[in-house]
Amino acid sequence: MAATDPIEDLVADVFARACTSRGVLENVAGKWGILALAALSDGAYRFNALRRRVDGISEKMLAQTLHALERDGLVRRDVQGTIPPRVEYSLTPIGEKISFKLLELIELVEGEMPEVHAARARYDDTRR
Amino acid sequence: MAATDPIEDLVADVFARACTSRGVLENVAGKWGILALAALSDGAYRFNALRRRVDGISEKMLAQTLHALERDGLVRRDVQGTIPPRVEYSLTPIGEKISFKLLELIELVEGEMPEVHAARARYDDTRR
DNA sequence: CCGCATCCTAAAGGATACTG
DNA sequence: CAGTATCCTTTAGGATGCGG
Repeated sequence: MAATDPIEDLVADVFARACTSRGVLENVAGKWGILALAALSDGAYRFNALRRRVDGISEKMLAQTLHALERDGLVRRDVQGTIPPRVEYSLTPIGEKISFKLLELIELVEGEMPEVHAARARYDDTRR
Repeated sequence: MAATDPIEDLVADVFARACTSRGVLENVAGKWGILALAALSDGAYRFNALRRRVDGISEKMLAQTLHALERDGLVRRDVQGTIPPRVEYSLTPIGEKISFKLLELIELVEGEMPEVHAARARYDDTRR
């Protein structure tokens, strides 16, 4: 391992089992984290509005996802002590940076979907 | 939903439950997919070499991950019919594009790790 | 060396019901 | 409205053993 490439140096430790950034990546890029952060990129959401936006997520998973992201400092939780309660979720500056990168990833993947579908058809074809 | 923002248009459907790109995103950005693609960014790997590189992954999960990525057209599988068998995995052009974006994400997250750790300490502190 | 197949355990995730 | 708690089902994932 020469490690003269600057990008290599930064990325190297993520391959180590015990690397703590793996856990953050799972929160951020996992099934629900990526969608929650992407949704919050267009502004603050209340709990149930966010739940409607991220179609298919259960109440439990949304709460769990938001807690993890709040703990990591990517999402801010603002509670107005009114009745009925009003809780707003929004991105922190770090959350915004990561969310923006995730949007780029989503955009990239969506742009390649025709090729992906073609590849899948080819793959499924050759072994049927 | 006005949908006049160009980035919004591209991203919108990922929030729909039935969107097929969600599945691709899970393969790509999931716990193991992100590491496999990132590892392959520095060239072709044989199965067991890749397994050593992605520390902690089991044989089963690596095989499963590589199959999914191969089916999606992101990873190419080259078999040399020698004995013992020699199988090399490498990125397709689309795989390279996505891998590069993932490396940027990893780099970004790793750069924010000090802040993330601080946020976690604060969070855990206030509720103990 | 590559990599299925099987079995089994642990964790993710959904549905429902209930509280401030 | 914004959750928490519980139960239950499904899936992820590790270990092991065999075959090409």
